[in-house]
Amino acid sequence: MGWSTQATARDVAALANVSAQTVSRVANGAENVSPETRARVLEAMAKVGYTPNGAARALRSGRSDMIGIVVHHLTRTGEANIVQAVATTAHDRGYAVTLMDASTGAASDLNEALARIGPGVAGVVVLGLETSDVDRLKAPGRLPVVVADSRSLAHPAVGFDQRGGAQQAVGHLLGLGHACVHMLAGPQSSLQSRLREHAWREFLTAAGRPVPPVLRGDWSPASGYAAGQVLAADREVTAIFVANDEMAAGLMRAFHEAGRRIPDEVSVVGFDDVLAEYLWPPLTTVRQDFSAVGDGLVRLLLQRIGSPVADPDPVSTVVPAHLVIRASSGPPPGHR
Amino acid sequence: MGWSTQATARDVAALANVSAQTVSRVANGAENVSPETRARVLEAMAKVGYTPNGAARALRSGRSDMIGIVVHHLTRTGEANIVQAVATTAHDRGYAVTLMDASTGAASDLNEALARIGPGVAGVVVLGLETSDVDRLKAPGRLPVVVADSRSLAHPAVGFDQRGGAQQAVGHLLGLGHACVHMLAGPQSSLQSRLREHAWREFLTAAGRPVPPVLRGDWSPASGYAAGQVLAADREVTAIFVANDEMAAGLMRAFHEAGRRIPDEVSVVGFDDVLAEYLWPPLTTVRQDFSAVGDGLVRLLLQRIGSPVADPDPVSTVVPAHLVIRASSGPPPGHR
DNA sequence: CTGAAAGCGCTTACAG
DNA sequence: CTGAAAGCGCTTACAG
Repeated sequence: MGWSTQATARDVAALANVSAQTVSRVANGAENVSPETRARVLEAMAKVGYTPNGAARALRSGRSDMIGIVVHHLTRTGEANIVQAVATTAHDRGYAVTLMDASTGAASDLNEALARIGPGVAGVVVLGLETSDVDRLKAPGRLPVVVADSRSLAHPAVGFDQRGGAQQAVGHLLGLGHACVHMLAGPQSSLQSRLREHAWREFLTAAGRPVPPVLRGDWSPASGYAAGQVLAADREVTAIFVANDEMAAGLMRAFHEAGRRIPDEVSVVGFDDVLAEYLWPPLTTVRQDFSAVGDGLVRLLLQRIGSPVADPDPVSTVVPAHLVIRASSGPPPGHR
Repeated sequence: MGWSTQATARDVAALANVSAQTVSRVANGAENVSPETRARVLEAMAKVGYTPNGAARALRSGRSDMIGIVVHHLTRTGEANIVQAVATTAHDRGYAVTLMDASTGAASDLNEALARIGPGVAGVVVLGLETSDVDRLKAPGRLPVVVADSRSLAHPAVGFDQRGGAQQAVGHLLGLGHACVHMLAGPQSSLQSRLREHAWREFLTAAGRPVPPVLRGDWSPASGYAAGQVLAADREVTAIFVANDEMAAGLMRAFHEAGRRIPDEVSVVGFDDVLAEYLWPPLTTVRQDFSAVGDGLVRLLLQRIGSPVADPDPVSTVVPAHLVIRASSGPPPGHR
């Protein structure tokens, strides 16, 4: 019964009067076992509480039922959501999940994490690749790797439709009657931020509107607060698209302190929907379906594990984003 | 060089002109190897990029360099923080971390997760045990288990000083001059909530203050909003201690909508410090040091793994909480 | 300080 | 449909 005396395939074999590899066949769901034998083996397994020894299986077969996941900022709600979804989907398909954290999002740290986690796993999901050096990501040998929310030439990816999300945000604000939409972007090193900014610029230009100079933060509420102080002083500003919810929180705080009312005087739209419903006023924002990304990552990875030959044309998937309208956006002052 | 042709101890042995188990000794840091031999082996290891095969090692030695972590709500910031800290501390000590999620926080689901993760890991950290049935938690065999933030007779735990945190919150509000402090607690099934509530009641009683009827939510902002509508209608209320930040966010929203000003008319103090700095006004709250808990859990677990004999007197550790004062609390109206 | 032998529990060919 | 033999890459006694 004790932990130290786990039942082995031989024990089951002896009890069921078969050989060890018939036990193995049953454990692995092989076809070529007679129904009676199978039943007898299953019964014996249940009786002794048999669980195949994963180490032995991995050693002999060279296969692993473990996938690795490299994270950087598990603390960020988005990343935590993806990890949760990855774990759930992986477990449903019989895979265990090993977590490895990289100290920073830089390619060198992610590569170190990959090297540490690589041996023993069947493949790896990489999250938190914020920097633009996606293509400096190098997996040891032919270890299958998929990355979250980044474009990569070397590895398939599952990401959000940044462009569509930004278009919806800007379109919503223009539709409310705002003549112009300002933007608070994230750091230039972030691909996500650049994609959102590009879509914003593109959309305004296509609509024949002026494109005001962009402000930049570092994703933190403090940087949003600083930008908010600048924007609150400018009476021309009536609508702001902020590249994430955290900066939007800081920005709105600056507006509250300056006595400028949201949405009566200024409309604000965020991105992510991780904080938005808690803020005051509740923030209109672009929601990302994190669990769809986690799920897609596992599917993609397992497909790659199935055929470990390098795919000449890596599959990439895009998960749609959609706008959630709350109370922080409305028509401009004096409109209608 | 490829993944499929990982170098083995034999390759290293051949290159360094030693036997395989000398390689093993060097890989495991054994003392009884001459400096010259060690240097030669290390060089050979580096040359071929040797990484010991974990499966083989685990199979032969019966030991595992993997610890499991059972989570329930990775999405909650607190849990994500603890997981991150567990992973970091574990990796620093040479352990890999395997993640298993339980669908709910109920003991039965956690036990199922334990059974799945048990084989192959050296020990398990259990998080998210919110329900009161801690002692229905059953690990297979003699698998070492430690639990986060719960009292348990069966397993050692690392938790927060709920009592001290609640005392600081209530003491802060009384110290500002409030005659009474209302409370919005979490669900009764939560041990954490009960501890916070008990400390609040105890503190008010000791201070000779009236103890108003407690309100209860389910940790969600929606439940905080509902409670906030009730409390905002009561002009007697000048100070509220809320059992977590999310409910405090909802509660403050209800006060904003009712036109009651924070902190001028009503002071609010939360618990957790996961959301507080983003809220408006920035929330005074009790901060929990999640990474200290994660770190403590790993230390405790490794200690247990070292001596797997059941400890008759399980160690329990308490991590102090401290109040972070922000803008949501101040003196009562008409006080100074 | 170093090595030859055995075996952890499985699965993979190979026979029948 | 079933089984006897061999071996995955290590580490654990045991010798020297």
